[in-house]
Amino acid sequence: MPELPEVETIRRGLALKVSGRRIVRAELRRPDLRRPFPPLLERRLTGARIGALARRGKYILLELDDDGILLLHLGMSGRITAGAANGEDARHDHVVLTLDDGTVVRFNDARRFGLLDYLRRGEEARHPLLAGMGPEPLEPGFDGPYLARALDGKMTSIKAALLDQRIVAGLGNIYVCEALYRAGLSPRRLAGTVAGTRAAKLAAAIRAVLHEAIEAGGSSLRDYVQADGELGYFQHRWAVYGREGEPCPGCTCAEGVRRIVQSGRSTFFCARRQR
DNA sequence: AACAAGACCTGCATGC
DNA sequence: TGCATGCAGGTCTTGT
Repeated sequence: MPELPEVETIRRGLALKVSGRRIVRAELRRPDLRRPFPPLLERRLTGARIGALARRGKYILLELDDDGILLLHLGMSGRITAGAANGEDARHDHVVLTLDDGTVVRFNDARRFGLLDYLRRGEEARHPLLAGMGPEPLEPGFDGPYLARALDGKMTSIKAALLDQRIVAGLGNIYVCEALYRAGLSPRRLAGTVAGTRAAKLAAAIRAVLHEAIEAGGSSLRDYVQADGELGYFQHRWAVYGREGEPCPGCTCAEGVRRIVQSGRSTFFCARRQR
């Protein structure tokens, strides 16, 4: 899935096509994704006018004119397309919205790790999926001192800590690997030892890699396209992710990028440049 | 309480 | 060709 840059890219692309439009038809083609759809979702969506689109971490919040909010998460393989047919296997088009200008919005998710929920405006802070989520890394306030405080005393690895959405919202496996590489920190380092200058450097690296990825339209993976079907291209700029055995940029060590498994997930790093 | 491991799903690449 | 295995952007639940 899409991590923060991909979700942000989708949010922007989708907003251009759906903001201000009315939903004339809502089809739920199965009863659930990762969890059951909320009750009456089909009825709540039908006839609603779509307002602004917001993002919190990896969630998209689609505001509706009846004071409702449609909450979307893409899981690992979720795609949202608006307009032409998405070229995907229609078996996995689980939710299809038709808008008043004829635009068709499809939520396609082969693995079904995604989710949809419905909440009332003002409930965001109390919603179980959103409450407790850490700060937005691109907002003011996400800096070295915050990160050092959040990591203080943590006995898990810095890799695992950064994947924890309560510490910082929106990072996933790719951008955690890339940020740790840029900050020169080993993914195996104890989270609690990241403080002071190290924390400041890490916070800056997280912000920089996310900014650059958003600029590039995200990273295109097997299951990801932007709302208009275009491909992002940040994957060409990955320094370590998916590059096992290759030299990292500007590094002369013979070993190259290593892959290890941490809490069941691949971590890519350079043992020489990351300590 | 904090942490690690397992579970949830499908599709694809690889190797025999 | 067919089959088994391992791997994939996430996070929720279970067990220690």
